[in-house]
Amino acid sequence: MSVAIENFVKAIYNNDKHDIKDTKPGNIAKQLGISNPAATDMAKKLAAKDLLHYQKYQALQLTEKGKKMALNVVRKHRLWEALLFKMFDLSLHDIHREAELLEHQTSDLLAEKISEYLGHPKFDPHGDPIPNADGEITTTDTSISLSDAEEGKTYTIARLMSDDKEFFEFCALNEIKYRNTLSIIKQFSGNKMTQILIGSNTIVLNENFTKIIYVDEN
Amino acid sequence: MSVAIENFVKAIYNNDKHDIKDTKPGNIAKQLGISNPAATDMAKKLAAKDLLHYQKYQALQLTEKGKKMALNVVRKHRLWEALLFKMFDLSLHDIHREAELLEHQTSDLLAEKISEYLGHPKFDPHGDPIPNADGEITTTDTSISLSDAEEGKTYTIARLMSDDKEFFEFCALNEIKYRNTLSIIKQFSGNKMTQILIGSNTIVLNENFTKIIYVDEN
DNA sequence: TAAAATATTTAAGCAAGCTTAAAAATTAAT
DNA sequence: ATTAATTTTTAAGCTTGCTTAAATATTTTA
Repeated sequence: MSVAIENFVKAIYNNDKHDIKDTKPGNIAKQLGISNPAATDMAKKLAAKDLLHYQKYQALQLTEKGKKMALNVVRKHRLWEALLFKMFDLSLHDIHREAELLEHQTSDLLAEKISEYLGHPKFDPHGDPIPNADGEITTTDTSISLSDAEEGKTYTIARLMSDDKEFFEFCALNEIKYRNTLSIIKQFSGNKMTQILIGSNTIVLNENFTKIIYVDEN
Repeated sequence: MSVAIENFVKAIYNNDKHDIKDTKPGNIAKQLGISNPAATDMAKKLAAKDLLHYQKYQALQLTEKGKKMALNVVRKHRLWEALLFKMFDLSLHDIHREAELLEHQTSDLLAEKISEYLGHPKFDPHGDPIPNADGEITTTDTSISLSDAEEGKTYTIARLMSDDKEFFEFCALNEIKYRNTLSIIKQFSGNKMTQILIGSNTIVLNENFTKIIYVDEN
């Protein structure tokens, strides 16, 4: 299957995972940086290949086959992230960008070798779960978004759900890193802002960031 | 630049290196598994991009720019081979196949990181030289083909110039491996066949194989 | 609930990278 | 040195994955 197809099913899959319920062509198009008609066209093609269900004006839904393909690509992406992170001194954003390309050119055999080499890791450096070779995610995610965390409690960073360069630069400068610990000092005005203590620093984060940082209570 | 373009310039470059002087479109087409007209078309396009010189019915010649592009791709290919060979238990043929895909999706930055990690190796697992980041090959190749080796002398395997699966399977079964040592027992009838001693085994090779195994005198 | 705004779909078209069939040039062979 | 065989090129056409413009449906909002 082509890179375009793999990216299309992956985009639908990721949409689901981000609690974004809108998987209509237009939204997928926006994520992929293509036009709406291109997305509609592709949706029809993929429906014919039994990768998704398409009905005019309705949200797109992956079939089992489509979901499996998405998970296979996601697996390769996250394995590459884990490998590159371990081996090289590269920013999380750089690693993401490289993985975005390599994921489509990786045989199942090589993916398995990478997984083996890393000791079959369950999470990538963003805290995202790595599907196994059968496309199953065997871990359960109990993490909550920072915006829902409670004042006074201490948490461990579980996931950094982003691929934005500036976000990761900010993280790198502020010890915001998968598996680091932080405490909630204060939640401001309907949780639109959150004051945290991380390392020896106090930071006030706004919703843009608290919505994509996921944590587990200690 | 596209994968098709990178593969095209690489094919011309490799042709030269194999002492195959015929770089007319038809021969490149054969290597790439595309039709003659497709190769002619591409040659014209690349001439317009100043990657090669094209004159009707003449051999194709890379420009400096084209050569640089080819060497950049070759560098990435060979770095991937070196990395995969070091890290994973995969056959030389498998490694070649993976590198063939990954080479086109690798940033210069990542290539440099791989090179650094490996200690800036000068050769890949086939004994092929790895160009540096500027596209220069700083090693000199003194190796000769096994078919030109002399009876009674001892040699070290310097290059295995092939990407054929069966050849590498044969190599794996017979200790024919980059940097291993062998002696020439006998050259038969105009060097069409060569009898060697490698490890504790005596093997008679025919021209198909002796032409692609390169050795340095000990 | 009807008009306005927005999103989706249809339609037409383009570039890249291929194909096959036929014409033209080169190369090989007698 | 001609003829025959082979290659290269031209020409026409196909698929994939995109585009923009216009038509149609849906959603929002007043």
